[in-house]
Amino acid sequence: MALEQDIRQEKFDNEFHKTAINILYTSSWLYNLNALRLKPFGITPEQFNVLRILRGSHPKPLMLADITCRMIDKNSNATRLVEKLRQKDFVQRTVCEGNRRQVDIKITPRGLKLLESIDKESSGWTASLKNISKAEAQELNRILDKLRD
Amino acid sequence: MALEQDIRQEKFDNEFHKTAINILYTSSWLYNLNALRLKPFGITPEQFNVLRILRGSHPKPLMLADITCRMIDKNSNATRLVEKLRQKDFVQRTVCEGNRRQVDIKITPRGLKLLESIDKESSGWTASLKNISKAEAQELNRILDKLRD
DNA sequence: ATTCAATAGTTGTATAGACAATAATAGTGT
DNA sequence: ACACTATTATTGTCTATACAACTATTGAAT
Repeated sequence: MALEQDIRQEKFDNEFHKTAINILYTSSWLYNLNALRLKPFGITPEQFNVLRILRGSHPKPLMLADITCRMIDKNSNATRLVEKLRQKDFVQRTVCEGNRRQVDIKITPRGLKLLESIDKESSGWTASLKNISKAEAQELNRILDKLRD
Repeated sequence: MALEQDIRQEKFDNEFHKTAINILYTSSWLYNLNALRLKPFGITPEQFNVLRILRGSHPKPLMLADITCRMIDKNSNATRLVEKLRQKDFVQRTVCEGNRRQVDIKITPRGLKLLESIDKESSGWTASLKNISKAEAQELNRILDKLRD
């Protein structure tokens, strides 16, 4: 019912069509929640994602291609996202000595501190999803993975 | 398994965190498939969505606010999407006589013909989702709706 | 050594999302 | 009639996605 009301559409071509719309709509809903909670910290969901990726490999740096392949949206432009983060001093860029084509990117102490305070002061998405049970979350994950197979 | 490999991330904070990422990632995957199939027709998924909304109410026109509230992404800018469609002669804009603040938007015969040929010549998203059963699609829809409650 | 292909990243341009400011029109109350 | 408010749409600016063209560097083959 929710979806039909949210986009004022009573009928779909079939159950699969509805599923497609439902995923896109729910994704947009989730994204907006996330953007809202991150806004006080002066960071976008995409930038946050890059920072988390860099924290994941810290203290080892990553090159741009590494970041890209870990990103949720592969078509995004890591160069420009990283540049935004560098301007705010959340990451550091160094041309790699061993291979001067590649750029080593590391999260800075300031970047780590930012993530820490976001973890502490914000309940995160998890809170937004607690409306479903853990079993339902697992089922959702299973079906979504199967979908893309 | 799929998700962990696709974004090279072995661990998530918890099942709900994984669910959030999974929805965003699957949405991006779906969006790209849809963009790809629409590209030969010279139209984007967002423009396609607006056209379908207009066909839904045809021959009755809609005003911009009507389109916005039916759109998957409410933050999008209907004015500019409609203008793109008008330039291609897929929709028609007329200032409403009864209330000169609002603009009546109608799909043109050319717009209807475009949708028809897309329906005919393209298998649509439905095909991309047929990897799951109808029961699974229903379950997915149920959980997603509950999620956003 | 020179050429050629592969790798890594940057840049340009079009489209769209986020959000605030503004303009135009209509309706309401006095 | 006048001021005030609400409605409807447009515009500006920043961020991000989509995709192709381009630069620089490295590695491989002859």
